[in-house]
Amino acid sequence: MIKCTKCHLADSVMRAGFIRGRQRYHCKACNYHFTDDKGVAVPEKKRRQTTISDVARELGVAPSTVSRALNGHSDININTRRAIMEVARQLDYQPNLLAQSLKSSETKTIGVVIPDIERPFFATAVSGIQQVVGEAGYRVMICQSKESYEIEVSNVQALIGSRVDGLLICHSRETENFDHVKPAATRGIPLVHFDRVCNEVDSAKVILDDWNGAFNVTEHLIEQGAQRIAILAGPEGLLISQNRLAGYRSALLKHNLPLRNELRAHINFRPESAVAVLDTWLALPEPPDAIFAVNYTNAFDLLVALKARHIRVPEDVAVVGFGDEFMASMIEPGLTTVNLHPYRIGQQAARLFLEQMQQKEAFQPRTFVITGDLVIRQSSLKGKSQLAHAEFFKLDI
Amino acid sequence: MIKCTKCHLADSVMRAGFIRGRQRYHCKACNYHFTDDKGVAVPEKKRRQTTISDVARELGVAPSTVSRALNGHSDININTRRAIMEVARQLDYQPNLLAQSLKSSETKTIGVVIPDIERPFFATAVSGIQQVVGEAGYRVMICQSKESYEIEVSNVQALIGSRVDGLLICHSRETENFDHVKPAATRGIPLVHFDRVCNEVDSAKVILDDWNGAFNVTEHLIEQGAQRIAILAGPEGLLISQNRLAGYRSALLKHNLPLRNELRAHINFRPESAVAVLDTWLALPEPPDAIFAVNYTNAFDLLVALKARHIRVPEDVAVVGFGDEFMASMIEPGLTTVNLHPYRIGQQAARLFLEQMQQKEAFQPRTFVITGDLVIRQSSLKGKSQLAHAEFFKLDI
DNA sequence: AACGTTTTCGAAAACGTTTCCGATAGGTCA
DNA sequence: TGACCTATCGGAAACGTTTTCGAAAACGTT
Repeated sequence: MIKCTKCHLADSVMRAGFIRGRQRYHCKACNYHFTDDKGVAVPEKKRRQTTISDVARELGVAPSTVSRALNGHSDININTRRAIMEVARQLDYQPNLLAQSLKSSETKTIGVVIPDIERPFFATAVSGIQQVVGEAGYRVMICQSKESYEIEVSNVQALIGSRVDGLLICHSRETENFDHVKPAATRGIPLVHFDRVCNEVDSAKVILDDWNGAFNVTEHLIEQGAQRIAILAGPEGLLISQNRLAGYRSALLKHNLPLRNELRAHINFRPESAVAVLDTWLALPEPPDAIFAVNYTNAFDLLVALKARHIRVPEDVAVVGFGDEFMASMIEPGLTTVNLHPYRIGQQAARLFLEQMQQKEAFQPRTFVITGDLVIRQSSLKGKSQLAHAEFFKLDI
Repeated sequence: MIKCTKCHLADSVMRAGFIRGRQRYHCKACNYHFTDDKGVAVPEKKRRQTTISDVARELGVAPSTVSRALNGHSDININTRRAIMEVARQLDYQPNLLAQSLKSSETKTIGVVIPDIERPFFATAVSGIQQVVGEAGYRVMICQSKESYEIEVSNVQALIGSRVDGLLICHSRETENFDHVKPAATRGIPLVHFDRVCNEVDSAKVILDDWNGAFNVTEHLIEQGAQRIAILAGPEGLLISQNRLAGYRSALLKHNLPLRNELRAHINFRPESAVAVLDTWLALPEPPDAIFAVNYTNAFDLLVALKARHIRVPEDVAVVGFGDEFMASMIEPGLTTVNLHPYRIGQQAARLFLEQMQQKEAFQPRTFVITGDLVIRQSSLKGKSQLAHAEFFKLDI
C-alpha cells in the first residue's frame, strides 16, 4: 500500500500515470502529486575537486571571504587570509577556471585554426603565436582543418562555443565561403587571419609578400646567368600561386627575358606531378637552365629526381624553392629559398590579437605584410660566383 | 546636502567612513547605511552572446523548455520545439560550452603537454592524438614546455584548472620530479604518458622500444660489414640514451665485436658537439667505419660534416640515425634510420585515454610498447648489397 | 563613554546551462 | 460526466566562482 509522502495517508492515494518511467501518484486528501522513488539508482557521486566552499566550510567562513583571500583582495584580515591560504594548500585547492570564465566571460584562451600541424610552417607559426600570447597569460587551443572546409567550419564553431577570447585562423585550401568566421566579428571576438587570408571580413591580417619573394628569387636566378627559367606553380585558382607567378613574371620582364608558356606548369603539390612536369621540360629541345618551384616541398622532389637522372644542380639546372627553411638548410645541395619567417608571422598575428584585445572597439583592422628573405645556397649558384660551401650558411641577404 | 536613500531625510545623515573608495553614510533616523553613488562609472555592458534565456523570452517559454527542445529531449511538443529551433537559428544561438561544462563537469577537452611542437616527432604525435580523440568528440589543448620543468608544471596546473577530461604528457628533458602530475591521478583525471614516461605514477604509458631499435640498427650495420661502429649518444643520464646504448652494446656482443670506449661519445644534441666528436674520431689511428647517431638530427649534422670533409658515405663510413623519418627520406644520401611511428604513438596514447574514460575506476594502467621499424636507405649500404637508389624507398623491414 | 571611522566579513545575486520535481491542461475511457 | 491518464511545460536548484552591498565589529578620538 502506497502512502502519501505528505500526509502519510494511504487510502486517498491513487495512481496518476507514468512520468519519466516511474509510477506517479496523487493524494486526493492533500491534493499532492508524488512519484514512486524505489528503483531509482542513486547516482554514484562523481569525484569532485575541492571547491572554494570546501575551504570555507573547513574554516567556518563564507565563500566570499575565501575568494577575497585567494585573489589578494584588500578587504581581508591578514590572519584570516593566512589561515585560508594554508587550508587551501592542504586541501590542494585549484580554482575552477570554468566557473571563473563563466563569471568573467573571459576564458584566457585563444583558438588557432590551421590546416595541418605537421607542416613545419604551421608548427613554427603556432610556436610563435604561443610565445607571444603565453606571455600575456593566454592559453592556446589548436585545431587542424586538414585542409577540409567542413572540418574548419566545425572547428570554428566549437571554438566560438568554447568562448575563446580570440580566433587566429589560416583557412583551408578548400575554403571559399567565409560565413563561419563572420559570427566572430559580430560577437566581438577578435579575429586575426594569417597566411591564407580572406578579404570578405575586415579582420586583422598577417600575410606574406608572395610577389616580392618570387620577384627576388627569380631576379637572383637571372643574376646567376639563368636564361630559361621554368616555374612550377600551384593550382591556378590559388591566390598565393597567382602572386608568386606575378612576381616571377615581373622579374623576367624587368630583365627583358621572354615569358615562355612551355616553361610554366600548374600542379597540385603532388610529388609525382612535379616529376612528370620535370620530365616534359627535360625533353624540350631547349630545356630550362633553372627551375623555380613555388610549392611546399616540390623543390625537394625536383632535387631528388634530378639527382636520379644524373643532372647536375646547379651547373646544368639551378633549383630554387619557396619556404621550408629548415629542410632547405639540411638537404644537399643546400636549397636556395625564401625564408618566410613563420615564427614571425605567428608572433605578429598574436600581437595583433593582443592589440585588438586592448583597444576593443577602437581597434582598426590592419594588415601586416611580412617580407620573406632570400637565402642563397648551393642549388642556385651557377658559374658566376661559386663560393666555398661553408660560406653559404652565412649568406643571408 | 545628502539625503538618506531610504527615509529621504537629510539632517540625520552622517558620514560613516570610506568604503571601496566611495563615501559612506549612515542615517540615524532609520538606522540605514548607504554609499554615495555619484562618480561611479556605469560599466558599459559587454557584448553578450545570445543565451538560452533570450530564446525563451522571445517565445514566452521557460529556459528549461528551450534546453529540452535544443537537446532533443522527449518531454516537448513537436511544434514548440520547431518554434524554438527556429528562433534559436534566427538569433544565432550557440550554446555556452563553459556553462555546459560547469554543469556536467565534462569539458570534452583533453590537455596535451609536449616539449616542442616544432619538432616533427611531436607534431606528428599530436596529429595522431587529435585524429583519434577528435572522432570521439574531444578537443585538444596543446601546451609546449620548451623542455623547461617550470613551464611544464605551470602548463599541467593550468590544464587541471581548466578541468580537462584527460592529460596526455611527454615530459621535458629537465623533469625529474613528477609531483605535478600526481594530482591528476588523485583527482580522477585520466593520465597518459607517452615517449618520455615516468615510473613514479602508475599511469597508462606508450613508450617506444629504444633497445630493440638500437639493436636492429646496429646489427644491420654489422651485417653490412662494419667492424668499428661508433655511437654518438646523448647525455648519460637520459633514459632513452641508456636504452639505445644498451641495444647497441648487445648487438656488438652478439656478433663478438669489442666495445671500444674511444668510439662512444655522449653529447648534448648540439650540432657543434657532434661535429667536434666526429673530428676526434676521424683523427684516430683506426677511425670508425660506421656511426650510429642516436639523437635528434645529429645524424644530419654528421652527413653534412662528412660531405664537407670529402668523406664518402657509406663507402668510407656508414651513418645511421634514429627517428626523423621525414627528413631522413629527403636528404641525400637517404639516411638509414628507425621509423618511430610518432603518429601511431599519438594514436595509441589517445586510445588509452578513451579506454580509461570508459572504464573509469576499473581501468588497469597499461604500458604499450611501440617497436620502431628499421628503414634502410643509402647511408648504411656498404659494399655488400648496393641496390639501385629507387629501391630503397620500398625497403621497409 | 560616546561618537565617528575603519576594517573585516557575510549574504546574495549573477554567469548560462541542465535536470529534477511537480503541476496543469487536455485527452480517454467507463 | 467524472475518473483517470498523458503530454507538455514551468520553477527552482545546482555547478563554482566573483562581486556588490551592507552590516557589524574593532578601532581611535575626544
